[in-house]
Amino acid sequence: MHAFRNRLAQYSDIPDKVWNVIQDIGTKPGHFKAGADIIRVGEITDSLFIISTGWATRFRTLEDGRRQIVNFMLPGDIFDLQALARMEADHSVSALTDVSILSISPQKFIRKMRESGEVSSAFWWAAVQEESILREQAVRLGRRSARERIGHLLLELQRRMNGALGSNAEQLSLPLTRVDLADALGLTPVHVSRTMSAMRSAGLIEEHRGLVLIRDRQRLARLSHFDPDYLHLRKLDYSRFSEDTPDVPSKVV
Amino acid sequence: MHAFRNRLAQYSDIPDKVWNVIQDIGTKPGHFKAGADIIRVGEITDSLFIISTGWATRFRTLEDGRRQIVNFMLPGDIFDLQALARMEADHSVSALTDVSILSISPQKFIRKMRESGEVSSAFWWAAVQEESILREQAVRLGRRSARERIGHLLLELQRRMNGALGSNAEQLSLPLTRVDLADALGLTPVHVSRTMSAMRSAGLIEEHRGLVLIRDRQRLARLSHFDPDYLHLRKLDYSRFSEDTPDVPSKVV
DNA sequence: CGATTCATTGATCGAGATCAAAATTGGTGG
DNA sequence: CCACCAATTTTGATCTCGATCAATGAATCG
Repeated sequence: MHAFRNRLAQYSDIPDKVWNVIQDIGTKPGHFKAGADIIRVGEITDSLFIISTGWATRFRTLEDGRRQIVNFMLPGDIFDLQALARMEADHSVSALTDVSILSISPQKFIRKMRESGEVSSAFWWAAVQEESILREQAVRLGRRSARERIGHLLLELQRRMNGALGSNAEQLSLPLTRVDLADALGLTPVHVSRTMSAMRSAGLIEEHRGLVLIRDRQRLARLSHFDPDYLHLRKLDYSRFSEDTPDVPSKVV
Repeated sequence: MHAFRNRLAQYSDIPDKVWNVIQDIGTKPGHFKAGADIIRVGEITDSLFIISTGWATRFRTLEDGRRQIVNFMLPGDIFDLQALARMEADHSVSALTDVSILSISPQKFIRKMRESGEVSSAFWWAAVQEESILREQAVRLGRRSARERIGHLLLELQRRMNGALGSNAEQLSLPLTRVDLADALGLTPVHVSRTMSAMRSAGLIEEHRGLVLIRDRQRLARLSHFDPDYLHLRKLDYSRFSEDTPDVPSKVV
């Protein structure tokens, strides 16, 4: 339930201390049903949110109905630092699953940031990571093939979920339809389906209900050119947990 | 020469005051030749930059040479607020033209931010705008056709350049090759060339050397679904300056 | 179980990629 | 001012990845 604490542990040596300060700010719990809007275009949001459970998505809808998912928000993710600027949202955020959140008042948040350098650098790290993920999304959309996009996104989400859960699993609970994936990856649902079938046949992944199992991380990472540096995680040594040694030992794949 | 001041004027009523504070922080001028690296992957940058003249670009290069330009940095743009986190760059920034910059020490910057609410909200606005532009880039790459991408980017750049120069011109000095455009738009240079030829024949734009003239803003905006809300500019009434009335009068196209 | 949503499969199409060559443009130095 | 060279843009011919259209097959859920 302390997804944010877990995430911080990927970066800071003192996640508990920071986490205590956060709680001390005074957070208000909230809940959104799957499908509900969390932030609507054109509205001004006047609080920050930390997701404690569930998935949300940030997207833009074009006039003719096309939709582009800009990123996924997982447990432990914080948004919108934008809210501090009291500007109208130019995009929407909505709940993909049932989502529970903690909301924080911007005023209190800013005060705490000023008081503690450790806290503010933790948040700054989170903001930088988020922007980095967004840049990688642009690269994925602009310069990768369908198969690369899917593999790359799966590996990213798995990494991020492990970070949020404090786990180290090869499997990922993925509450996304082919339409969601397509809208995130700039593809059609039909093509996502076909490509993922091929990936299953190739022994790269397995799927059971909403569970995705990464069967061959090495190969999947290679073929999708996944390099997790952009997540700015401290080097968790994944190789310790896997049978085969990576071909580039110095780098964690 | 005060591109940053001009940009602020799009947002704040007191650009001069903010600008004075910036200068007061102590900025150090610098210069990069066209093609030079400003930030290299893997390095930690320890200062902030404001571009005063010239264009720079932020991009990622994949192992096999594919390149994706993530965004363009124009006069008045500030980067990298990331530098405050002292994290390794996961992408590169390099000068497209000769670029002159002002660099600011992060420590001094943070101190000033704390001292003045007006200054910090001005910078916050700039950061939010930048992120917004990045999101729009993702939408462009994921869900728009080649013609829409090109039209949309041209209109964005024109708007941003006008903001930086404090001007209101229908023409844009565009120091980009077809390869640059292709790398920004997720296309091939060949296709960019063909599509732009078609746009010229259609009377949408004109090109002379590095100058692009927007011939038919209305039509170009409509066909590329350009809606400048994401730039979070205060509503500059462009319709005052154009002959024909927009079909949606309330919105500035 | 029916009914609705979601995933898969098949057939065909088309926007943009690729490969290759020709035409412009822009320096640079004589 | 002109001739030459390198970089850039354009044009042409062809191919391919992913889109589109349409139908069938699971799941999931009252």
